[in-house]
Amino acid sequence: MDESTASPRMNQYEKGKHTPDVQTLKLIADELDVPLNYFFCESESSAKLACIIDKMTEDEKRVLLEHVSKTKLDIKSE
Amino acid sequence: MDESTASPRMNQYEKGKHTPDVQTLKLIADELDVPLNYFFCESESSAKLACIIDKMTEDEKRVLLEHVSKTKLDIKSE
DNA sequence: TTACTAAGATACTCTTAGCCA
DNA sequence: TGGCTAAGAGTATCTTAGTAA
Repeated sequence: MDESTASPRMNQYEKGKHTPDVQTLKLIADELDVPLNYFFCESESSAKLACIIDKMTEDEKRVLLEHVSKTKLDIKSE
Repeated sequence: MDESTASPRMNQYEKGKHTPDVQTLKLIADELDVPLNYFFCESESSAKLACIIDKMTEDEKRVLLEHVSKTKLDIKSE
């Protein structure tokens, strides 16, 4: 992002005057070291999970996916 | 979304001519029964996890968060 | 009918300039 | 200085009208 315009733009986003497009959000996400989907999580816990998942390897994510799928089934069968 | 304009708009999104804003994406997400952040996940496994997490209760998410936090620590300590 | 596209109308953001604390 | 805002310039999407399959 061009530094000469970053300040007004960030202010406009924060104050709700304008909304950044996805490309801009990606720059901000990278800067904050969070995944892009972090901004679209609807709960604090989902957002935290998104951050952790983002840092996982594909293998770790696959294992977790199996784990939560089983958990879901267990809950349903109870 | 207004039905009279939905068809051209969806086509323009699919063909990459235009990109929908977040408000529109939310409507599409609700229609597809996926969370909004689904569209911004950078891997298939993250996207699947996002869907499952979205359907969890706050308690379930909290438990999962503790679980993955521990897992992370275990991996680091190994 | 359904899928798709062009192009003008419309509405948005970005940049500049500048104010306020 | 740093935070913030107004307003025009610039650029995007939305709607209409219409073509193709």
